[in-house]
Amino acid sequence: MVTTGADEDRVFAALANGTRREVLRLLRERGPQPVQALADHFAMRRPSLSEHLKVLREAGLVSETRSGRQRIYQLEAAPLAEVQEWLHPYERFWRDRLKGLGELLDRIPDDET
Amino acid sequence: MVTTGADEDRVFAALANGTRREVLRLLRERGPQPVQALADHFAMRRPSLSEHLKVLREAGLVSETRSGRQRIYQLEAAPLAEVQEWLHPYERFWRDRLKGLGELLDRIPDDET
DNA sequence: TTGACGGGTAGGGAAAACCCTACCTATCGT
DNA sequence: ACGATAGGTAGGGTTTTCCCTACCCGTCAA
Repeated sequence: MVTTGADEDRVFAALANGTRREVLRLLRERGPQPVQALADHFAMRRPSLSEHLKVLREAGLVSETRSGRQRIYQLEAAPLAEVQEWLHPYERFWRDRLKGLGELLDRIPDDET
Repeated sequence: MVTTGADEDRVFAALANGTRREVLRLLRERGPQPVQALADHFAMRRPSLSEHLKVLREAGLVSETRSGRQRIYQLEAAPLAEVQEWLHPYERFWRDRLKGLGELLDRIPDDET
């Protein structure tokens, strides 16, 4: 199994918010960081960011490691791989978009699950 | 330009709903369809589905063509290509996950935009 | 032309999302 | 032991989402 509906839903819902996507970008570009370092990049109070981190955690997109009184957050990209898999069956609809081939395919229903 | 922030936001927001993802799947598997054919697959009144179609339209994920009194909805996958591009910089975080290489990369911040 | 059919819009209610200010717990330094 | 620091949780307000019923307009068939 690739993704249960509920997991898939949590991941897409987590990605629906710009702040949370920005958190993922920061973790990707700068590596694991404590909460305060992340919070410094947003015009938002720390508790609000804390809840965004909770959403990301519950979607499996970040993990936390305790180090003293700090919580180091780290990117967990596995759920994004599932998003990519979700995208796969759509790929041919934006590739082969030349010479009307795309429109042709659109008009011939396929039969994958 | 690949995606303005607002467009990106609309696409991710559109994908955050399971009904809307299901609509995309139906259009992909069965080709363009009128509203009623789509509505038959959901336990929801047609006006509600109509609003989901509006969200998808405003995200550029579907287009409508009028044919008599029917509106034929069609998948428009281009915005999904932008989602795939958004995913690209994360790929190395779920590939090369062998022998601790992933953890190493996580700890060495990179410097792409 | 008069229904009937396809489908969008209006208005409203319940729930969820998102932000805030307090507050609480745990760890560190002195 | 005590204050300061890191960060999560509680409670609340505002906005958005998602569903509903009612209603409207355009097209087709009799």
